[in-house]
Order: sequence, then C-alpha cells, then structure tokens
Amino acid sequence: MKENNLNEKVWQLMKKIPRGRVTTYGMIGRKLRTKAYRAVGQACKKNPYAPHVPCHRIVESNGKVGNYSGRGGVARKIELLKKEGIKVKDKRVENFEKVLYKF
DNA sequence: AGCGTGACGAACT
DNA sequence: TAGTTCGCCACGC
Repeated sequence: MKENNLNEKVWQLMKKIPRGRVTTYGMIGRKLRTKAYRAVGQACKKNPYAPHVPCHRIVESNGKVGNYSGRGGVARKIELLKKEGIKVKDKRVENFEKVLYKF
C-alpha cells in the first residue's frame, strides 16, 4: 500500500538507519526535499510499521533527543538509544556528530 | 471542507 | 542565550 504522502518515504528512510546511529528529522526532510519536518515527526508517531521502523533513532537537529509517544515517553527512547551504544546525557546525544547518520 | 494541533527547524526579537 | 513566530505537511475533530 503506497501512499503519496511523506509518511511512506519517511518510514522507508528510517529503516535504513544502522544500529548504533541516529538521524534527525531535518536530515530526512532534506533528503525528501521537503521543509515539513513536522510531518516527519507525525509519520514517526503514526508509524504503522511499529517495531519494523526504529523511530527511536530519530532526534532533533540540535542534538536533543526530542519526544517520544511510545511507552515511557522520552525516557524509554533514551534507554533504547543507550542499549544501542548511544550515550544520552540530559536528553542530549553525546558525540552527536559521530553517531549521526548522514544520508 | 475548515481549523487547530504536533515526536521539528530556522529565523527573528 | 533564551524565548517567540512563522513555515510546512499530515491528521483529528
């Protein structure tokens, strides 16, 4: 089922994010040639491909972890990232530039 | 069909 | 540096 919306594109893109890496809403938006960074966030929130799409690997462009609608909220997101080797301090990703996956 | 909200981002004050 | 405003797209009411 393909949708003409950004949703499907976003999901396909975030599936490519390797483990132990993160990306930003801005990166995805730029890759899709769109300024609707908000729509990217909406796609994550909606994401029907739940465990198939690692939306927890998406952070804000300023290095902040951002938000999370899953169980436990942002705290849960941080734990998942830490499990993958990404260190988060005070909702901020350490070595942000190094773990950032660029498209 | 229209308005308000939101897992954002860049610019402005 | 921090707080506010505008832009952009999808979704709920």
